[in-house]
Amino acid sequence: MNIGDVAAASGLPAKTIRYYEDIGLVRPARGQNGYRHFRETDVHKLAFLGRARSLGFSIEECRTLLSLYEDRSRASKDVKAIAEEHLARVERKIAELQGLRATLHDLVAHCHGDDRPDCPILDDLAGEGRDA
Amino acid sequence: MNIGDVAAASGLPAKTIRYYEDIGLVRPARGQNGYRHFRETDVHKLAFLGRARSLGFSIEECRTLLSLYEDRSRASKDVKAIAEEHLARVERKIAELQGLRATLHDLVAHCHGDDRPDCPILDDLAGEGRDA
DNA sequence: TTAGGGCTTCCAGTCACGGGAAGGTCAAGG
DNA sequence: CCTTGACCTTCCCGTGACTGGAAGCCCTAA
Repeated sequence: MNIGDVAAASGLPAKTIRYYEDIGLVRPARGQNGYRHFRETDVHKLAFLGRARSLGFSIEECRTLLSLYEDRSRASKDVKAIAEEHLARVERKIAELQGLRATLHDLVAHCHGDDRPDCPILDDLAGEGRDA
Repeated sequence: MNIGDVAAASGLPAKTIRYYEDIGLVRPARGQNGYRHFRETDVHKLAFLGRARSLGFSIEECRTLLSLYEDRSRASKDVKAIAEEHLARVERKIAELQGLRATLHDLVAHCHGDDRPDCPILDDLAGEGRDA
């Protein structure tokens, strides 16, 4: 399979697949014309990477997950540890964004949003009524 | 005030302040020795930017907010529109992350996490039992 | 033979800075 | 007067994970 076919099959853009080769995540063979030639295992790997990336794992985590995936003697706890760490990161991010949401919601709620210049949002950003 | 004092006063790193000058968010005066010289209004602006950035507004949004802040004839609805757009973005991101969290939570819950190689997390990433 | 699509590499840009080098400046102490 | 050390300056590279685009080769069909 050429890169275009693999892109269609895996859902990853050809650019991304080339990038993954650059950083050593996949090592497709090369034809005599210089074209990359992908086998089933390559396509499988790329689908794995696409799924892992869509779950928010970093490239380096994906690299580790892939190596664990290919290691028949791996321990599942090693995989679980990575997933738990990522889960914790996602939860921290959610909490952070929920704090932002609350603040933004308050600001928006208190701004009348008409043609007059008086604006509690700008007042807050300028530090008025908060700590200054 | 020199940049170090402003950094201490505003909470922004000196590097960030220089960057903000580079992209035209602040225009401090210069002393004869080439040092930046910040006035009260500059410090005020930087504090405004720091607060806006901490709320997750992009640099370009900050630029717009700052210009609205300095425009005595602004309409508060223009500010509110920016804040609402940002709020919507934050909410979309939260929803996305909550989806991720649910999936990751399930994966982690189903993995026994011991020394054996059998791992539902890797099985999922490889597409087994999901759609392949 | 030509037209088109697909493939290749390489370079630049994204966003909002941070790290670090090389060198000028300033205030205090000896 | 000189040195020391903290501060300031500019400049360039690196971050993460790609994306866009240019220049040019390859392959197939009409």
